Parts: sequence; C-alpha cells; structure tokens
Amino acid sequence: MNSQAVEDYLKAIYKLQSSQPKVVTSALAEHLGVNPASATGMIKKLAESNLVSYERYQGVKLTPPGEKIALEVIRHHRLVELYLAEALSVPWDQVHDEAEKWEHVLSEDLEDRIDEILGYPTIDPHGAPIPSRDGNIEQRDTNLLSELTQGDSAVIIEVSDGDTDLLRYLGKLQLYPQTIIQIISIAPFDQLITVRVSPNEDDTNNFVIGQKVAGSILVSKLEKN
Amino acid sequence: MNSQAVEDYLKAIYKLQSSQPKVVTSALAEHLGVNPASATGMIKKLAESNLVSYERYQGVKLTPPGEKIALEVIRHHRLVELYLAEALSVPWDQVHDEAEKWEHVLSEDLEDRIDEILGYPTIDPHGAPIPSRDGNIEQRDTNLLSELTQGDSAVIIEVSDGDTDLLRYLGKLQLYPQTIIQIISIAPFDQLITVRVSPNEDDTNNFVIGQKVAGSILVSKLEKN
DNA sequence: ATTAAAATTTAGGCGTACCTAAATTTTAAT
DNA sequence: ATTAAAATTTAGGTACGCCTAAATTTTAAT
Repeated sequence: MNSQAVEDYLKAIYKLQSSQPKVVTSALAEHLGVNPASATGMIKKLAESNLVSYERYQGVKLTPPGEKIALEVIRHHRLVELYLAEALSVPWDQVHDEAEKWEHVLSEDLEDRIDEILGYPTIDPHGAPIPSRDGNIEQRDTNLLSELTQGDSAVIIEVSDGDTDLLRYLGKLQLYPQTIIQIISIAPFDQLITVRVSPNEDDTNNFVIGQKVAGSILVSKLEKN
Repeated sequence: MNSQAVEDYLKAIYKLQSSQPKVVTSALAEHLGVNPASATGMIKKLAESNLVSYERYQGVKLTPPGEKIALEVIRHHRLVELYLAEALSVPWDQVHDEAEKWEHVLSEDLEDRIDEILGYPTIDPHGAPIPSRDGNIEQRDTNLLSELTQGDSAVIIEVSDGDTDLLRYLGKLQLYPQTIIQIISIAPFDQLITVRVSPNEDDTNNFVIGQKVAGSILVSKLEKN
C-alpha cells in the first residue's frame, strides 16, 4: 500500500510540475517542509517503485503510474475540501488543512458517495479542478491576475489554497472563484493594482492589492465589449 | 501528540476493561491483532507516560488520564459511525471499519459540527453510548440475550460492532437496537433460542439463533405484564 | 579554466511500531 | 514440592520516514 508520505510526495511533485517540467529536490523538500536529504531518500524509493523517473542531481518527473496516483490523491483532497465546505460548513480558509488529513483515509466507496451527494462537482472551493475518477483533469486557459493590464476584465478561476491568512483576506475582499473583476489602474513602482469587484447588483467595491496577492489568483480574461 | 497506535491501545484496553478489571497482555494483543511481545513494548511506553498502571506479568489498567483519552477516541469513533450511517448512508455493517480510520483524523472543530448536525446523539448505530465531550458515558443495566429465559421480553440495547458478517446477519433478522423481542423457547443441549421479533404492526417473525449470536446482543429486560 | 557558492546526495542516527526467538515468570496439575 | 504448560517479557532485528553533518556534483562568476 502507498503510505501517506508517498502520497504526499507524489501530490507535491504533481503540483510543482505544473510550473517546472522537472522538479528539483530542494523545491520538493521546501514544499513538503522536510530536509532536502530526506526528499532525496524518498525520491530514490519512488524511482525504485517506478512512480517517478529520476537522474541524480537532475530532478524528478512523475511516470504515468505515478501521475495516476497523484491525481487520485488530488481528487480525494478536492472532493473532501468541497464536502467539508458544503456539508459541514467548514470555512474556506480551513478546508485545506482538514482535507490534508482526510484525503488519506477516504475509501473508494465513500468517495463515490460524497461525489454523488455533491452532484459530481468539477471544481473545489478554491476553484481548482477535481480530476475525474479515471484521472482526467480539465486544462484551462488562465492568467495570473498580476499579468492583467489596465482596463482588463476577467473572471476569477482559482485561488491558491494553502495559506489560511491569504484566504481569509481574499474572502474579506469577496475575491471568490467565479467573481468578475476589472482592473481600474496599476500604479507604478510597486505595481499596486486597483481592482473593482461587484459581488452583486448593489454592491461594488474598489480596492488595492499588491503583487503577492495578485500573483495568487488565476483568472480568465473576458473580451472587451 | 498521541500516535494512532497509542489511541488504538487505549481504546482496546478500555473495551477489555468492561469485562475484566485487569487486562492481560495476551488479551490485548489478540484484540489488536499484534504479537504479545509488541503489546508488552507498547504497555511499557503507556505506563511511562502515566496512561496505564502496570505491573509486570499482572496486566494493565487505565489511569484517569488514560481513560480520558480512551473516551475521547471512543467518542470520535461513535460519532463518526453515526455520521457515516446517517449522512452518507454507509451500511451499518461497514461503518465500524471506516470509522476506525476516520477517528484519528477528526479535529475537535469538526467533531463539534458533526455532533451538532446529528442533534447531539447519545448512541451510535450499534446502540453503544457516545461519551459526552467531558468524558461521561452512560451506564446501563443490561443482560446478554443469551442470559434470558423462556417467556422473557426485552428490548435490544446494543450489538457488538466489529464483525461485518454478524452485523449483516443481524440486519437480515431485523435485530437492531430499540427492537423489542420475546423469547419463545430455548431448546436443550445447544441452547438454541427461538426469538419473536415484531419490527412493525403487520410483520412478526419467529426465528432461531444460537449462543454465538445471542451472546453478541445486549438487551434490557421488560417487566412481564 | 579555475573556483566559490549552491544544490544535491551519501553516511550515519533516531524514534516508532512491528516482528521472531529465547528467557523468564506464573499457573495449575500431580 | 516439583514440574509441565501457559503467559509474559526480554533481546535482537526490520521497515519507515525523518534528521544532521559531511562529501560530492553542478552552477555561475571571474
């Protein structure tokens, strides 16, 4: 059986692969909060089991079987996140940490029940796509909010899910997935972005966010009309 | 933090203490499916942490702090069992095994939410009492069904929860907690018990059960009228 | 091309929780 | 009281997943 550690490593490698094609040991170790030497040890074990391909000093890459397991774990994680939010009213800034524990104890039977109860959802509370049971995951054409320019309108697709404080902050600003925003202006030097959000008809707010926050939000640009 | 193994040992000791005042190593090891030598090792560790009192060769007994933890774990387990049955329609013969895994990852916050959603229940799907958050557990005056005599009427209080096949069998016979039964007769030699069950107005069944099954059912005798 | 810095791996250890085999203690029978 | 059987503990070992410190390899700068 795959230990929890193996599952966590594969999940981490999958996530890091979306930005870099080869995942270097130090990045993996940092992501997981372990010592690089420990990551090396686990990487060797994963390579041994044919879950990753690996060349010393050159970083690591998931093999097809490794990716399959990673996607299963991510599916568990995201379904649990959504279930916790919907059925148990867990605040969206806390579902990640809870799901981190639950994902490893979820039986396939229970996963199916939860999937059914939620109506076969395709995105989690942070907007991240939920892989299908056979390991398909929706590819989307997105930009970082920080890449937009003045005048752009966009819809929020996904926010990064790991940082509780960030999520509470985004919630206060109503920056949820599906929310439509508009870039009013971008100030020079610090690139502070003034954003307009209209969560509903009679509530429009402008506020300013910095590059850190803007870089944690994935959006899809809307055509200008 | 208490490891999963520590929690499992304390829970097992608690359960075994209800029948024997001192729990011997072999009984504990058998209950947990480990080698007696392994149980000795863990017992020493638990005694070291003051969770059990222990004299070599003499068996083990929970201390107050040990019992507190055991009751917390049991509370987790039984609340999860009930939640799985009620909210996720997990069949009653499977909730035990699932809960065995979930009990160790349940945060206090989530436990409170589940408790609230379930309406602060006091018994789990097998009729076992759910300890309160401060560690109180209802004491009940019960007999084994196998201790009843001909003509006795009784209400089923609790059935043992670990054996999937047994639970499926009991379900088929409608022998659920709260069900009222009557002992029609007890045959000599094998003490086969003929039981009458009336799950509802227009459905009364008689059937025969043996000592194994009758010994797994706790009942409360009803006054004869 | 050399070298200093950064990244990575190897070597050696630690704690947990399990195992088997051997030694010890308790028990129950004669 | 002795002894055989049963129960229990000790001794020694394994696997996992983490650690630190030292050694190696890669990289980037001169």
